[in-house]
Amino acid sequence: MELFVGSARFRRPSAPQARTSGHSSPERQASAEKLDHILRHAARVFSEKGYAGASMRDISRSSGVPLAGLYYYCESKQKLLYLIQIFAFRSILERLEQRLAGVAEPVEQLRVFVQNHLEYFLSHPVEMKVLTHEEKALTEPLRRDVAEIKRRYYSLAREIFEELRRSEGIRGIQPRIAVLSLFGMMNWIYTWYNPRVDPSADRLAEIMTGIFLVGVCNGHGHRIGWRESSRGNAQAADRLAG
Amino acid sequence: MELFVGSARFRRPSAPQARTSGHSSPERQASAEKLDHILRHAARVFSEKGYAGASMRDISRSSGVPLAGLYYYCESKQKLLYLIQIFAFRSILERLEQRLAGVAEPVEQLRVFVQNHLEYFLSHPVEMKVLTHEEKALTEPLRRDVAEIKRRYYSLAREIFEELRRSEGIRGIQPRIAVLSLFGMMNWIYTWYNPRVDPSADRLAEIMTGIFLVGVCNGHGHRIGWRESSRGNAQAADRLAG
DNA sequence: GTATCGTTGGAACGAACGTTCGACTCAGTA
DNA sequence: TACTGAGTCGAACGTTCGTTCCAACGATAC
Repeated sequence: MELFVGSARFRRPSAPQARTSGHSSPERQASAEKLDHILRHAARVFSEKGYAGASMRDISRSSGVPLAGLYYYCESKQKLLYLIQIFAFRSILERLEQRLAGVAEPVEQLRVFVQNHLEYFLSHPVEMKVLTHEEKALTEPLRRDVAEIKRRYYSLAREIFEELRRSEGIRGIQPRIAVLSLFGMMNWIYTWYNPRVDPSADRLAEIMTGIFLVGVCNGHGHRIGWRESSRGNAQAADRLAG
Repeated sequence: MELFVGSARFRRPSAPQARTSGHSSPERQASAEKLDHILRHAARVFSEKGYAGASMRDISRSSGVPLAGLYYYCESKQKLLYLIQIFAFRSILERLEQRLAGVAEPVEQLRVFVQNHLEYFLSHPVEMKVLTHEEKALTEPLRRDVAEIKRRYYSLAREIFEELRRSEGIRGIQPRIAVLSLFGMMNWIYTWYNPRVDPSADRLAEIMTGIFLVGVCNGHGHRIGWRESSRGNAQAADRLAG
């Protein structure tokens, strides 16, 4: 988790980063790393007990940071949840925009979207569970911020699908339903995924992209079919099961 | 909600149903209806605030039953959640078994399964949200019971799919992943469904069955295709687009 | 040495939690 | 008439909650 980039912006005014003169960089970094440490443990506790069921004392125990220390680095329990959600979402969006940069074809864009989502989902299961499971736990001032990012993320997926719809001549299925069904497949994973039994993120992304593309497009349009691999690497070809 | 059939079995030993002699039927029924009343409101409160975030006082306020009264009809907060989940699951399974009785064809069985699931889901949104969102909230003695029913429900879906797989000659997709993806599509609905904007349960069931069947089968097997209309009636035959 | 700083430990705050208690009503029985 | 027991409910139980406060700490700066 590389949360601490920019995290100082979110701390209370009285927190250490307010000190702008004198020694700065090493302390600032140590301080930011400690907030990261707290957020990591908080995310784990929230994911295990739920936001309401988790206490600040639980987070204190889990992280080793004393109760008063938690409030020194983050002003409230709400803000902890807020930071976890905001940083996770930003991280996903940032990676996604990078990966999407050179991709023009809608079908490929969708693959990249699913790939990115699942890769983040499975490599940060704790944060993602908090993100998807604790949607309503924030109260209004903070909630709006997270909802705004989420809306942007959904819009991006929907735009990709609309483009795909045009280019493939798909008809008869509402984009809203199609995209939300796709999100359902992906976001439900946290309830069942078992790394010892289930396919890797890459493979899972291929499978779900396949189900979605064929399911949504083949009913009323071209045959898109299955293809394997995505990332442009060398072994791409031999993963083709046919 | 028709919960109170058999609900007496779940009450504490000292509860009113222990009285077996003298006057019986009207009081018993009134008592059971009151438990139903409480469960209905409890389900709503749990679905709005989450199990951990909801207090017995919230449920008392919502239902109009005084705090101590709640404990007269149900021994604990845990048991409230337990009863809500158990009754909802039983209800779904019961209807499903009825509807599945006369259906032999795997494709049609899958349609019935999805239809049944979504119909219950959308007509009992509160209970279903509690069922899907509060999976981990129960502690061990009660949790096992609910998990057992859930396992049976999942197994049923999986058996239908395995049968479908054989009859349609589908290969290359793991049944576990396929079925859990389908559950993802369906169970995610509670996060976005808006009855003023979105299709009815019937229509939604058709759409999702379509995405799933085409997506999972057409990649590696026969073409099944889309179809319109639903409920098990005379037009059943022409629904098979084949 | 001393003043200053970020940080800690621990006690404490009022509020809210799940649950229990006991006094009460009131219809049915003997 | 006296008694019984299901049903009701306000008040309180002990605990835990999020949060605050503050005296003390070790390190750095003058």
